[in-house]
Amino acid sequence: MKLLSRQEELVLLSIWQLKGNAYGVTIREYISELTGKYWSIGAIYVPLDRLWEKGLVETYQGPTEKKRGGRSKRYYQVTAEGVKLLQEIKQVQDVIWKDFPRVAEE
Amino acid sequence: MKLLSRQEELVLLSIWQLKGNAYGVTIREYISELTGKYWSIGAIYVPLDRLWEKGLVETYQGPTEKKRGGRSKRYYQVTAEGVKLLQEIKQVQDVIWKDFPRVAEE
DNA sequence: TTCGTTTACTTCTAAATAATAGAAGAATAA
DNA sequence: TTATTCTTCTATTATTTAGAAGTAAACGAA
Repeated sequence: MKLLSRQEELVLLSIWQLKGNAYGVTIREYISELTGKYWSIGAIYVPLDRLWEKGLVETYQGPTEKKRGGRSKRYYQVTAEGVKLLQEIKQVQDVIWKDFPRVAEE
Repeated sequence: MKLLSRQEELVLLSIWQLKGNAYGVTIREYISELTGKYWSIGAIYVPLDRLWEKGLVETYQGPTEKKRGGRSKRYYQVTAEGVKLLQEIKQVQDVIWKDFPRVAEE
């Protein structure tokens, strides 16, 4: 089995979670919010390219929008192969994290 | 928050799972079995060193054993700081993997 | 009883791969 | 022109990966 790198996994799952609204900026926002830390632009786009090269995501150019800065966006979605790999990874995650204690509630 | 790299996370969690029996060889075996793939020696020991440098694991030299190849082993265990970080990471994992579908049963 | 061999384990390091930062570029409207 | 939103590009640093070399024990043949 081929595992993904830390960033590839985070980006790929974010695309899945964002459904039809996954493009560079929203992916970056989503991951920032989730982790509460700063992520550079490159920290998103570089692994994104690699996911595409590996056939785990597909991409299409969105329409331009009639508003300021309304440049067309490059949307991403997870391919069937991507979903399959995520399922395999989830199985590993479930085992490795099994029994790990939750944070104590206040 | 500081996330761990892919290998650091896998090794740190393996040490936690192996309880008192975590040393280079058993960690490697555990991860191999879990993932079903080959891992080089360095793929374990290098991130292990880094976890120690970061204070996420502590280590002690085990006793020699009265059997062939019974050289003393370098055991590892997760520090309180390590457990705390894993708990934070688990919270991120729980959100990012939320709702992701299980593999269909045969 | 010693010395070469076997076994179990760790240390080290070079090369390949991935993460990170952010400047520059492109496409839109104001 | 300038402002806004978004992407492309690329250099630097960090991490992963492979496996040769090294260490420490017991075994076994002579």
